[in-house]
Amino acid sequence: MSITMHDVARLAGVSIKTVSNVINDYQHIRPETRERVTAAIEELGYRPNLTARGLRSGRTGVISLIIPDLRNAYFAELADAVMRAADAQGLSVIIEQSGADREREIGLLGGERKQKVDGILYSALALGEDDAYILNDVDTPLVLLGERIFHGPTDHVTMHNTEGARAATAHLIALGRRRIAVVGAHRGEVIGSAGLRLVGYKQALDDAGIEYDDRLVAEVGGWFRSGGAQAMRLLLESGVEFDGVVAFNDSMALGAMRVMQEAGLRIPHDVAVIGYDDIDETRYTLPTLSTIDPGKDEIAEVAVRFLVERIANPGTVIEPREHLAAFALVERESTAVVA
Amino acid sequence: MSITMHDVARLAGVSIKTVSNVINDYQHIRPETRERVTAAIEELGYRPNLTARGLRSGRTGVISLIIPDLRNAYFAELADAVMRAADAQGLSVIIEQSGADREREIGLLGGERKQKVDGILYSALALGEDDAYILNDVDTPLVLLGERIFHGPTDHVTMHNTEGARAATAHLIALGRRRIAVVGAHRGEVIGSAGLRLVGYKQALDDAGIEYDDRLVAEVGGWFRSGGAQAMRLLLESGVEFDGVVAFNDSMALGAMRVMQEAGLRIPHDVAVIGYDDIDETRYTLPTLSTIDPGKDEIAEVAVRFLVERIANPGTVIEPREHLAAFALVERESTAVVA
DNA sequence: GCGGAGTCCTCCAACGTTGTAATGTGACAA
DNA sequence: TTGTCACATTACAACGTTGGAGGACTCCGC
Repeated sequence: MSITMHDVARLAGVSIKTVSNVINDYQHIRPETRERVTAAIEELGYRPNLTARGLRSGRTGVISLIIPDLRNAYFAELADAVMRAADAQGLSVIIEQSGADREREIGLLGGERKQKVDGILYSALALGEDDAYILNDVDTPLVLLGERIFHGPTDHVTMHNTEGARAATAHLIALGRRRIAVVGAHRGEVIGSAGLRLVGYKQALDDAGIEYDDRLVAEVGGWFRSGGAQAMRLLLESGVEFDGVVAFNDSMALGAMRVMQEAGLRIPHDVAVIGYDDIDETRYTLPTLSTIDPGKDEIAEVAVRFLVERIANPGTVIEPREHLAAFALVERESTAVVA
Repeated sequence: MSITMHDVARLAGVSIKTVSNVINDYQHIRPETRERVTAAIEELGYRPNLTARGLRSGRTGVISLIIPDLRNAYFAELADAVMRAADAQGLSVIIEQSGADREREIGLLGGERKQKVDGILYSALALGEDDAYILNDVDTPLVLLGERIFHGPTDHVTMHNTEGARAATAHLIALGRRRIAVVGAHRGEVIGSAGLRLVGYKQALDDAGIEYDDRLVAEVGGWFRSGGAQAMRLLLESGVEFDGVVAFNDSMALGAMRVMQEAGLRIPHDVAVIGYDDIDETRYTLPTLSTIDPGKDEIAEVAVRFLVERIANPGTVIEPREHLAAFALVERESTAVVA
């Protein structure tokens, strides 16, 4: 079948363990022996069997990334960033989609699948604070992403939701806009991206002495383009006036922009628009979309690093850590200054 | 540590092999024994160790999907479809990004990574026909996707590129358009999406008795939004007249649309536009984009099926198969009939 | 009550690797 | 000469599972 250590050992005239030692850079090996072994490895084209190594060591070299949906640009880009970060650590990534379904999100933590994996990056969308206890039952190292659960029992890497939304809103205010609509609220939600970002929006209004007007705040179920479009339709029908829009993600911003354009509104002339996430697409729409870059690369890099640390030190108890990535305001055409 | 078959065996008062037999649905087990074992499994919360099983059986239950870039919507959606299809077969998917870099595309076939995986779905973008021999050296079951290599030594699942482009072009002609520009050509390319789709374009012109005009055909390097935008800028600058655009993928179509709109052209009134791929986004742009649905789900489903068959029958020689997914014309606003 | 044909279950040996402990080999000091 | 020590290598047993061979038991017909 395939070449094993035994074959290499036989060819090099040493024991199988010596081959293992050479491969694992054991200190005490005569240079000559080492050379003979590496030559044999070369000649036979030997590759260590990762499954066997995994069985022996209990590691697989694979981590899983659980996300709601890869078709969502934000998560596709996050996955991309995670894969690059994992690659740098010599890890492979299995992606699992939960479809933002609570049952499935919980199920993915328990299933057999978990066995294939040294650790989990867990980006839940349907889970709530009350579900935090579930994370206790997971024996696999786990790093939580997103903003559904705070101060849970695991490491947590997320973004400056409130501050980002505040900066976005402040940016519109600085342009002179006073009637700023929100697309993507979840009324009553305290945490979660929607809750946190709404707080930031209110803070920015407060800072500028602008009164909060509930009629300007549009709820959206799923944060897709269609939701943004639908919310904007309702806003327009309601007759409430506005000259700025803060959308809680870019997809909704784009959906809303489409509806406004259909209705004959000019962006940014009549309405300035800003999104959140800095997905690639925002660079190419008409107009290009101003947005908040939440620091995806940093999130991925730190999350993988946390996970690797936990994987490398199985026994050790590490206090749950929290990391908030730096964000940045990205100014594009949709919030350009108009004459 | 964790619970093994030994624990279950001890609790159920049977041998470890009997536990294995129960789990693997071996025929001859007394119902009573089976019950005792399953009860023990239940009680202990036993899960088979997949690594050990993998070592014994030589299977890992993981396949890898090699694609250029997850940030590209087409590949993200393809990955999504593949993961669903794999899930249905109880397989996990490791995604590897090649960045459309030839070296890396080749390297990914050789690396240690391959060991973690029962089979490979291989969507190359930089490889050429001359590289087909590389596929011979791969001992892992492999199914090729895309259109860089035809009649290679492996199964191949792809789409009706030529027919799709022909239908797209014919659709514009049916609308009365006669000066139809192309965005995304690669001059001199015979196969590859660009080459095949250009053939379809020409066929449709031929069918309608329209003469091919080289000035209408815009080359694009990478098939991104920016490329489509750039190509359209050049087309407009060149002064050549056109009333229709066939873009060889949706991203380029959107980039081109953006430039046309900036230039004051109305879509579909002045120029009708059709893309290729049916990425989700096309449903939400302004105007919504007509396109060719290449049958991503079918591609994913068939590719996984082919791969699973090869994995299940290691010794057997199966003649390389070719599968072309059915495509569909999706009519949206960008090719609506105008008064 | 014995042979034979099931049926049910167990024992042993793998799969390919690595950790542990032990063994072998010189060199050098006592 | 012997003991000690550092280095270099090896034997063996795991990791948790499954395939194969075979053993024990039951049931049947004669």
